[in-house]
Amino acid sequence: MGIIRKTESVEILLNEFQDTETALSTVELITRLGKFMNKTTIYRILEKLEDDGILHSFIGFDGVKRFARCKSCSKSNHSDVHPHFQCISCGKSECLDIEVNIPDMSNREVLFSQLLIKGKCDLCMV
Amino acid sequence: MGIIRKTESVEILLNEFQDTETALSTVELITRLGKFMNKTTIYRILEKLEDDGILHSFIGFDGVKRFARCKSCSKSNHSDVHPHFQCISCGKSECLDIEVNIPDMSNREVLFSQLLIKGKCDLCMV
DNA sequence: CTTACATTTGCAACTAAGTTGCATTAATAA
DNA sequence: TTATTAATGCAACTTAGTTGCAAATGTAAG
Ligand SMILES: [Zn+2]
Ligand SMILES: [Zn+2]
Ligand SMILES: [Zn+2]
Ligand SMILES: [Zn+2]
Repeated sequence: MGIIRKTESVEILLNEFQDTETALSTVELITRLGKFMNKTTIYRILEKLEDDGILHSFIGFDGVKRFARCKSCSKSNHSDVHPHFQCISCGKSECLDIEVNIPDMSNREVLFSQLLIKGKCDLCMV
Repeated sequence: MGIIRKTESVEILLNEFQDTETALSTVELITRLGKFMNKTTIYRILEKLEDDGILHSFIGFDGVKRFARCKSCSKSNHSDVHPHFQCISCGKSECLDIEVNIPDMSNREVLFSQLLIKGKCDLCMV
């Protein structure tokens, strides 16, 4: 079930996702927005925005869920599949606008895949 | 710091990893081996075996850590990089013996990457 | 503008994975 | 056999995420 009412909390949360390439963890969002809304509200809105195809999520190397803005998804069509990058220096994670081709899986049915890359981002590369 | 003494707990745990292709979650291992050893012991031994290059790990779609036997790693050289597959029907996860080529990252330094695939395994494909 | 009502929110309590400190047990080598 | 030190069990803790319910608020009809 997605978003039905445009509440203040929804607006505040969406504001954090202006940058299409940057992914934000639930922990980060709770720290940033904890004074404006309850953490339960944050979790619930994120879930709804994901249902609506406005955000997508992945689990980082630390096991914490991250969210980022979708580019071309809708409630019925979640087509936003791309790799994610996590910088070990600054901690930033981001969507990568590149194509990954999954090798052929002869005896398995592939429904979804995610590539997670760990390294140093452009700013931290020395 | 890896394994120093070959204790009974280490033996029992290693026995679970006979099958090179199958990955086991910490939760599964605690359920299976909880009567033989404490969960703290399980976590600690797994960590050490990973340090030693005997096991490797990844975080599943559910956020739970999974471990599997390495084929050709050592304490100093962790070369076992391959995709992992998680079956949505039977819940089994396994190592895939296939090569993935990460696209060139012009402005980023890639240190590690993991491809996680969700789908139906050979036995569950109908 | 007011009312009605369903959606959303806050709160507190809970679940579950994983960690830590410390006293006790046990593997190893002298 | 004993001394040493790693490994273990236990309980208490941390942290991410969830749930139930009462109170608050957005929305549309009247
Ligand atoms: Zn960085
Ligand atoms: Zn993304
Ligand atoms: Zn299966
Ligand atoms: Zn593997």
